Amino acid sequence: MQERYEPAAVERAAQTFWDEQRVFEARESADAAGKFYCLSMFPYPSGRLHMGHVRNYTIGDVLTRFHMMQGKTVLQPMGWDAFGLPAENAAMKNGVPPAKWTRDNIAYMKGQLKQLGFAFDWSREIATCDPSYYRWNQWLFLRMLEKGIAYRKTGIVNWDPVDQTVLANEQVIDGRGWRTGALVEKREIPMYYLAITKYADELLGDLEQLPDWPERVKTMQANWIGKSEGCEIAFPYAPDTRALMGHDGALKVFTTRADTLFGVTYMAVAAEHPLALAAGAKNAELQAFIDECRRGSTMEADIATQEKKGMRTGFSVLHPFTGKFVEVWVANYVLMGYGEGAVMGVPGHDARDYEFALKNELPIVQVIKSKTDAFANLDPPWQDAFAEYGVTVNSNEFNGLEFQAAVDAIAAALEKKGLGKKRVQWRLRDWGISRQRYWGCPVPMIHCAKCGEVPVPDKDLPVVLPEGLVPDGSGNPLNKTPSFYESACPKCGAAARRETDTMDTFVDSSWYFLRFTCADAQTMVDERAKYWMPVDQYIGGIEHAILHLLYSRFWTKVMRDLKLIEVDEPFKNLLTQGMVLHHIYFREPAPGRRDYFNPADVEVLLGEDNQRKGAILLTDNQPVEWDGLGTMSKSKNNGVDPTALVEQFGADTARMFMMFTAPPEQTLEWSEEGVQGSFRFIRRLWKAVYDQVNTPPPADALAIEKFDKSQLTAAHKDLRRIAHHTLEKVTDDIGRRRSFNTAVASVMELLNAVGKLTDEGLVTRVVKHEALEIAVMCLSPMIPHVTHELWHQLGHETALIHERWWTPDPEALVQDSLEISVQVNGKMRARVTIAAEATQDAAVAAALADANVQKFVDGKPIRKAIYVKGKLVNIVV
RNA sequence: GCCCCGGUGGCGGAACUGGUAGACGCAACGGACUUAAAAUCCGUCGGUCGCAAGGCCAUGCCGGUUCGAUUCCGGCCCGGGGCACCA
Repeated sequence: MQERYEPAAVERAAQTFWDEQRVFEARESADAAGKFYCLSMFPYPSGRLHMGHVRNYTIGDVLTRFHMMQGKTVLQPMGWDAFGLPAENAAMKNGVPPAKWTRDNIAYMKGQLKQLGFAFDWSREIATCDPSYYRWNQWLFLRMLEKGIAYRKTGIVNWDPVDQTVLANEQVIDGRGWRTGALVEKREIPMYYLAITKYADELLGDLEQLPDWPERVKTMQANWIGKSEGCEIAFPYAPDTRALMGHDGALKVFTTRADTLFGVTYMAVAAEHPLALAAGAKNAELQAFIDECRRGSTMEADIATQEKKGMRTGFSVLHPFTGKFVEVWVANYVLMGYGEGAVMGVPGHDARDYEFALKNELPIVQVIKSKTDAFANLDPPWQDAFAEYGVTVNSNEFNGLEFQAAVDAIAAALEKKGLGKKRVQWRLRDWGISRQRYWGCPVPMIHCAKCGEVPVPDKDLPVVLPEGLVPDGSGNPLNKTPSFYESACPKCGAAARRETDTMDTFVDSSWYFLRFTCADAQTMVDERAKYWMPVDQYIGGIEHAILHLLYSRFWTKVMRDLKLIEVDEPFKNLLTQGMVLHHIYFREPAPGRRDYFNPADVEVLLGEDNQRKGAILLTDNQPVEWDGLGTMSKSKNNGVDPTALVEQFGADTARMFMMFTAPPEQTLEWSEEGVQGSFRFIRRLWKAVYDQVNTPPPADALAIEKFDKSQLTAAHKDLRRIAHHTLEKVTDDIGRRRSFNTAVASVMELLNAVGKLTDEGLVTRVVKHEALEIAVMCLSPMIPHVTHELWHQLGHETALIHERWWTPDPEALVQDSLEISVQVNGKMRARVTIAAEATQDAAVAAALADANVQKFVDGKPIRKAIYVKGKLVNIVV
């Protein structure tokens, strides 16, 4: 064995072995110890791997290798989320077609993944931009159309009036188009939608079937779906409104607070509401306000933070009970997409309505009083709305009722009048999948002047996206490509126009995990999906906690209802990994302009107290500003290239750093010193094995079964106990807790313990050998290359990846006595050693025998003594 | 604005079900080895008082529950993720 650890050679040899033996090609098999489908979110092929990918895929790889060694058949596939906006942006910048840019990136990034030694089954690789994949997007879309799940309606998009193009939210900066700087407008266009709301109830209810999902993700999903039980209430048009609208209608609202109905002092509708539009047509000033509301972005965050503005329409509706006139306003905080696009304004009992009423000098009426009288009287000037539940007042026949009783009574009375009823409102909206973009999956529809919208027949699938086009920023190039859009109506044969919108890329990623189970199937999926599904472990960024996961769950349920698969939920266990952060350094050469410097080129200056004092740029020794920690990004120039890292330290060091530095769910701060520390540790491990096998007697003559346990000294027993305890802990940390950082830490402790046993007796060498084998095995999921080599060096013929994971020797774990802590009145006062089997009385007696404990008991009577077995005694005096 | 999460030494973190706060690592400091440097090895390392034994303070802030709170509850401050066309 060579004394020096050289990662490049070790990693090449291990990777060659895995490749040649096809170790990671998954085989469906009935006789294994079960199956394990381990999936990491597939990457967008942006050009190069970033550290977030390395972290994500290392976590998946650790679990994959661990479960393989448990004797399961394991599937860990990899592919490419290959459609999307960045390819079009790159095309505009470089003049290269998105297809070429994307495929080049895939080739490069695949090389990077291989370099990191991930146990992927590359025989199942898929790219969503391949027609063999996306044809099934189209096929399933047609099935959804048949079932009424896919349908067409208008939706609002960001419109750049200069480039004459639809903008993504990302392309809207401060309400202006990113390229033109023009004020963005909202525009209504026809789009295809998927009726995810039909599954709202099930998507919410089935969260309970997911005990192995993080609670926070389930909470976020539940809030996103947003089930509200409330009332629909109709406010009949007053005569003027009736004349305006031309019929005897009513303004409908949805509210969860029907108990506050008598506190309504105004109504507010969205700018896109029919009543607003009709009123605006007769009033130039109002029309100008509506136009203003329709400028700006469509993003909810922008809408919610903008100044709340409103204007009178001049029209009124009638209160369903009192018949009083209520003025209708147009307000920019009312969303057309939620509920009815209209709300009743109750300033006394809603914070937002309160703010609006103050600003517009609208009356505020109290109709709820606090049960505890804390807010009994809301005489003006009020400090705030009283938004809590209470008892109705000033509500005619409904006075004196608590929340639920008031809602029940009011809803019943409304229903009798035909002016409302109880109903459930979901926050969740149907999923608009149409994108006015080129680099995506074509929507398989044809528009015929005579027959209307006609689905492309199954036999004509896939509708293939022409790959040579280069977008120029002014709309979808498919609209300028007659060979694509010129078509014939499948029904009547007349000339017709093919749909040029493509699908949201979330469609592609909503079922890729199913295709991985049978990547070469001639149908969308085949029976292999039944073998592998559900995914046993899904790993990805917390930023996907809502949309991607919700869409995938929805898509899975649709496919289940089409009898294509059998599972209700796609992902059994979910791990949401944190982001990778690094320091941000910049200079501001001119106001508003910032030049960012890579942390690798910056030196941090420490003060005498070891605190960071400042930083300088190494090239000119001049100070740079520190902007804290942020996610690694191109724009902040704080990324670290995985390939450079692997070349310098090896893949194992990169993986080790990722696993040891932070728990997987938390953010991870990059640290050059931390990387070096990881490298140092691997080198120490290498050296320990080297010393073991290069000191006579030769290591391969030692077999753990042969040694005589009666020869073990206390020190030997201690090391064996530590070794087997480490094995037990690592098994639990990886298998159950997914706490990789503590697993690594415990192996470090084991290695420290091995180093402390310095005598060269035969028994010591045998015990150390076993301890090193355990250390190597425990680390192998994290640092597979070096452990592959060290396992052989420790005398094993079988490759480590083919070894069955060991179970701890119960005999080694036995402990005769243990140290417990002693508290007096909850304060730590001493530590005493007791027999492992000691009773409470014995433990308390041992505690009281301690001098320091006596000092604090000080002769006072003992009121109570608490013994927590094997841990502590608390004496209460 | 709304939803979710987090805050522990100089730093990353540990403490798993309410039971020894600071495992493990990084940085720093002291020492050994070396012509020297690097590497390696040994030691110290939350604050404070004390010669020591040991005491007191300390897990963002304020309050509560408990024999006992980093952990549970209420209120606040700060940081991060998501908000439907970035993926």
